[in-house]
Amino acid sequence: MQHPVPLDQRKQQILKAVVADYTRTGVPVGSASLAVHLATWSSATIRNELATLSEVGYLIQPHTSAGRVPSDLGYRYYVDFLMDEEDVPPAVRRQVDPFFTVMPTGVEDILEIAATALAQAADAVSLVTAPRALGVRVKHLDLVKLNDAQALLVLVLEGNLVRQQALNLTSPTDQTVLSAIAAGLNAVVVGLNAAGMSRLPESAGAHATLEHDLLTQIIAFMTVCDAQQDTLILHDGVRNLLHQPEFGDVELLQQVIEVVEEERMLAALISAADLDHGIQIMIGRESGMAGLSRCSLVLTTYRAGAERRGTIGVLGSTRMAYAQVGPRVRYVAQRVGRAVGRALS
Amino acid sequence: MQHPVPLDQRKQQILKAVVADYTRTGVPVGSASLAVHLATWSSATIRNELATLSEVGYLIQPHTSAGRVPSDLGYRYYVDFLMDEEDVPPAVRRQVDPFFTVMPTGVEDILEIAATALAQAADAVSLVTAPRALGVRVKHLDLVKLNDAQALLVLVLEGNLVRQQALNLTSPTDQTVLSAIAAGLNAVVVGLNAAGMSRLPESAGAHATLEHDLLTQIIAFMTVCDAQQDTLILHDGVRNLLHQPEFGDVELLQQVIEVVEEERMLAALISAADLDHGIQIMIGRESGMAGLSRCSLVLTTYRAGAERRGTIGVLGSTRMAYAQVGPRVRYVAQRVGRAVGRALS
DNA sequence: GCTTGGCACTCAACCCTGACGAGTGCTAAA
DNA sequence: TTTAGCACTCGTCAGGGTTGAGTGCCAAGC
Repeated sequence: MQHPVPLDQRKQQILKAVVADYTRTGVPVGSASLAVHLATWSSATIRNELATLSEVGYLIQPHTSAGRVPSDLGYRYYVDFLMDEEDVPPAVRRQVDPFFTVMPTGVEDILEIAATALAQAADAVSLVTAPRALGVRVKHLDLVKLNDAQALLVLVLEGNLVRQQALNLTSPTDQTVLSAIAAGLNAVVVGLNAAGMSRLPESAGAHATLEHDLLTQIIAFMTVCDAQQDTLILHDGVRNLLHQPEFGDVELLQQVIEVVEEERMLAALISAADLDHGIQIMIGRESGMAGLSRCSLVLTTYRAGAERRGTIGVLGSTRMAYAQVGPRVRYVAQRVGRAVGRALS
Repeated sequence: MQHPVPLDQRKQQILKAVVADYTRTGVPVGSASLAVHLATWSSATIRNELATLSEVGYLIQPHTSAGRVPSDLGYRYYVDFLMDEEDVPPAVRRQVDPFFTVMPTGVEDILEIAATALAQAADAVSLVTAPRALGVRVKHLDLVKLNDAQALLVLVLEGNLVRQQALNLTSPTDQTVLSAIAAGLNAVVVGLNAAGMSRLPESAGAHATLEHDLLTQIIAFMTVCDAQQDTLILHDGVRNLLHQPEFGDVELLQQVIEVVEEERMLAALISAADLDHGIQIMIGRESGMAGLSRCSLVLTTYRAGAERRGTIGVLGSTRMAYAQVGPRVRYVAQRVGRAVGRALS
């Protein structure tokens, strides 16, 4: 983002009014309708200001005799300097809160509920990623015999995430032996991540070779879990885009749905976000994704405990009500963080 | 469905040609273009036949000077009596098969892959339900202490379905005690469903009351699992609808996406299907769902082992290539059945 | 009696046109 | 510097004529 062109107070007021009007109506806004709101100046004066705002690139004119529409840059200026965030209205709170009263045990179920709640609250497509950890930690593990060649590993990870995977057995092994090995491992691996497990001393038990062999497979699987953890993205609310006039064009809709259905693309998008400070808003082409040139993203992190955090946010039209959406995303993020924190404890 | 009006051979041939033409082009078909294909008769003769086919309700005329389009009833006649199913072309097989070469252990992961494969193979929205059992059976269970008031139940069910649930502890209990109880339960519950577990004799071990209490909670949870099992529906491929001309109308698209995103509606639809014989095709309004009046469903069952079966199928435009879609759905169903069967064994 | 060529008719789609109006840019006066 | 005024631009909309695909019907032919 380049350094924004500075604007005097009146231009700021006019730009803000254009954004407000356009967000509300979806129709390019002209000097006359602005003059009603900003009664201090005549339409002619406003017209002059609109001309300069267009020149510096904050506004766009769809055609000569049309009103003005904020450009990506215009929205950027608005979001950075002009926007007054609105409180989350009680009606929306009442809509969101019930989702978080009865909470399931698993983090993934919580996230799914969060996606639904946010989609509803922001009237857009919601995106939620799993809380990222520096490495997934084991809480409990178990081994179940499947057949002579395979055993099923059941891993309970922090956050009550449950993962299963078939492990290969070099020789037929009884369930009792597997249970004994599982018990032995449970005594030492709890609280460790993949890296920690690979530093464990060699076992000296009765089934040392088998145990070593299984542990190797478990570490490999945990590494896979780590990687998957980062790419798990839930979404909901594509239907919310459909009733918006800008998506009356099926071409556009198609591009957006393609991005949303393709998880890899979303992952790239979200990992590109810079979430160090509060909330990040990506407007139009800022996302760098061709199909989303007329969409914006509003993302934030949710914190579960001290360091664990995931990403949550929405994808909607560039013409979204940023002043409302930001606070709502934060509101849901806070609820999710609390719920996930409880599940992780 | 009422008894269909019988048609003589020529009318049948003409109806079949209309369906073929319309499916290919998406444009109402007129007597002239039919006369090219059916060179035996002149366009005038065909015109007369088209008129009677319209009278009995197999064809519809969008407006006076337009060609004919098959009605729901016309498609029904076509599907029941005229359609020659086409073999699944090698290109499609080559597209589907890779999905089923590397198979995950869990049934749910398999189903997700199946949904993706089918959506691609049939160029429509795919729908997949979990294999239904008369009651979910336990393969293994484990108890992990969460805190003084709660323990996490981890259930491994047949098909390597893993479920977790927090259970309440009436008094603080050590992990060693929980492990002992889990071991005791594992000795008796393996292979039982919820009903079977409720007929177990009272335990006489050291922690009989606690064990009894936990078992009650476990049975309750399994009953919930049974119910959920029936409503789990995966879908994929909404994007496949977007490039079809009939969905250029956003209204229509909106209705369809609403049904697909709302799992309860899909569940109702699928449970209404009569899948005793091979494949069921629901055309247009036959589904009874208002939003799907211009869509068709092609559903079949997949069998995993002797009695377990789930539903798999597609949702697409009424103007789909039924002769191709049916075999493709069956092809994927067969692959899924095999994969799920392996996971269940 | 069935088939078929011919023909009048219908109607959506397309294009052209002119009226309308929203909105602008420019100019000149306050 | 502001503003009223005015000419100008251009998209939208309604009306009207043309086109062409496709029909229904009739009368002649096999």
